[in-house]
Amino acid sequence: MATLKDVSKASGFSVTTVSRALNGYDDVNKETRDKIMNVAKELGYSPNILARSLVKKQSKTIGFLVTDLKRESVKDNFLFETLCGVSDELSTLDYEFVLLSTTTSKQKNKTYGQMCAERQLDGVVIQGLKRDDPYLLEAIESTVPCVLVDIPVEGVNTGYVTSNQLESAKQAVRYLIRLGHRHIAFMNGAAHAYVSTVRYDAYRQVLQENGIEFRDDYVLNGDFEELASKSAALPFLLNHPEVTAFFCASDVMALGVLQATRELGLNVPEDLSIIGFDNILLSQYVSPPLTTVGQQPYEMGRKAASMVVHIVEGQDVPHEAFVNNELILRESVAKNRR
Amino acid sequence: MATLKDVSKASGFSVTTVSRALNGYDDVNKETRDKIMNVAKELGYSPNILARSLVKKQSKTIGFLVTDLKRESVKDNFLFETLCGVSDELSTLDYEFVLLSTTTSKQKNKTYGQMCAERQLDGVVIQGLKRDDPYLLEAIESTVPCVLVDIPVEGVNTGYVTSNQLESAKQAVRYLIRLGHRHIAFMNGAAHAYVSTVRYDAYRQVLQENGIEFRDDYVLNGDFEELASKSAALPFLLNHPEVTAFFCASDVMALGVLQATRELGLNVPEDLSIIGFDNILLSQYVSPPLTTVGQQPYEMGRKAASMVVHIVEGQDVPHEAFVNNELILRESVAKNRR
DNA sequence: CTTGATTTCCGAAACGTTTCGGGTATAAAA
DNA sequence: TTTTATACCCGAAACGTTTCGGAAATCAAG
Repeated sequence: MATLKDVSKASGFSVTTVSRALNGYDDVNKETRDKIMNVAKELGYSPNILARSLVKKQSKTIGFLVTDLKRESVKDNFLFETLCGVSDELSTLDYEFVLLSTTTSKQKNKTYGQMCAERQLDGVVIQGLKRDDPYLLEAIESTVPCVLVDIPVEGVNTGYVTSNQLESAKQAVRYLIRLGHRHIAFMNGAAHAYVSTVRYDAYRQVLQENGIEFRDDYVLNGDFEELASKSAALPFLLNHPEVTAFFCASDVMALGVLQATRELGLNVPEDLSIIGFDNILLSQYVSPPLTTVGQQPYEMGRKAASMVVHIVEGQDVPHEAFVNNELILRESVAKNRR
Repeated sequence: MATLKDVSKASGFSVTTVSRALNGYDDVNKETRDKIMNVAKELGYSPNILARSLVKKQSKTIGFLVTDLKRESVKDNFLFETLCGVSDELSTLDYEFVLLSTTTSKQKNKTYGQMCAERQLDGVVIQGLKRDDPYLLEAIESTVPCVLVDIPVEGVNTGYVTSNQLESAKQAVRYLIRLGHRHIAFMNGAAHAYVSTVRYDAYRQVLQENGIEFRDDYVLNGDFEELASKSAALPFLLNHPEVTAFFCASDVMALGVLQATRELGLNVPEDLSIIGFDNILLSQYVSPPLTTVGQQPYEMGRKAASMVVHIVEGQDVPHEAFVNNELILRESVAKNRR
């Protein structure tokens, strides 16, 4: 591959001048610039990004950090969508994009700081770390800018993009109540996930504001998994024929509840209304199509990417961004007839 | 961040020795190696990959090249799954992974070769390029190793991984015939896609081997899109009440056909049997669940990644790999009752 | 005591850039 | 004419590694 030196020799100008010409500095004659440009094109020169990054001490690449990107992640189009958003935005901003997938075992070998330092990452966007993940703490302390999606922690070098989680969750529960449901169960996800706690809060608050007694035994744990959710819902539905609606902290868990109803011979939405969260691809194809509150991961990815490069480039931008969720009405919810 | 020089100063040994110690060369005393190791750990040293790559002229990173990774790709879990496979395998092989998403407009600015040279990519795995994509030709000519998924082109530096496309497609059509279907339509994808041509071939061959006349007007074009497929199927089904089965070159197109049947008030599989291709996530959740031939993109990704690093490292490995497709029987196909 | 081998270390060059601090003309101003 | 400004160019150092070639010290053998 042609290097600067090659272009220098072939054009008769010094390496310095060639570099400056190619980079658009204005202290080089129009004529010689053209000459150099031509030679460069002829030789098929393209700059070695590694060398450049080395001296400039910035790589123009952003890392996208996810945990446990493996076979199972495949169901998770949320992850994929934000990835697409990040990639898209970054490519328009002319930044590179490397995918960093960590596992707990890997974290022992390499700290977050090392990971960034090794590749000279300019910034990173982080998605799906647990709240107590050591990498998360490191990331927040670190001097390399990062923005978190769905984890609201702000700092000098840290921003986040999230959605109106609480409001949209409340909206969902209110919707159920407006349709006459009084006995509403809640399928919670992993307790240490941020989104879990706010959806839980939304559930409790709306119950309270409507004068409905909160019952501890109405909240189950589905661990964000279809199977776990189903297993939890099965005995619950048997023991609690009075509940007419289920608010689930994620669509996959809603799917689990749906399966449970099938096994019990219950009809959705006649016997049980179900609301999910996420608007995953499946939710509109399942039968009945799932009423759910939809996130916009692609948008979040884009905003996160955009924010992180703005921070990197020292621009004074807000370190938080929101994208709106919205309740998507489909067919898994009906009026309470009892 | 601590550099080699820092460790050198702190430990009292030369940069050379420190480098050799840390890299496990055997011409350094056990004692001094330990000392150096300790100092390095204390200082939190980690090597600058950029600098290393620069001098070693290899970056230990593999590119994953896809076209048009954007909002719409989101439905495409095939892409995502191979991505997961690639990422997974690469991380166990201790290689980096950068995502390269190209668009036709971008290709004008930068050739494939430049793209590789800039980042000093050691190799690339390519997915989803059209057969006539200029990048594809460049890639094959290029000296940087690449392996293609689902595009069988072999070369010195080029390998591919594909599945038993033809056989599995044939199997699907044979299955329909065995169930008594004689009027079988074929929903084709984009004509220039490799997979399209082989599925088309499979269709024709099996028809012939069973003495069924091939009819030109029985093959439609759905362009691998749900909507296009639906629009094509709608008038076709009206005009051809005699066809009892549809073989679709992809699941998304099968979904399109399915929608068309709904609109026409036809029942699947009683009035029309449908077979798809890909086993996308949706196919098992749709109603009725789709009979389809399943690919294993995750496996393909892994094998592709593995092959490319083997080629990069000069090992003498086969430049082709297969992963098996299999016909997945679900509920969108029934015996022909007419 | 010499010679030769072995062990352990290091200086310096190289990778391909960018950039700092000039330098040399030529033109404009005094 | 001399000074000052301007336009254009370049040498050399730096970024953080690896590696080539050799040097010094130690040890075994002759």
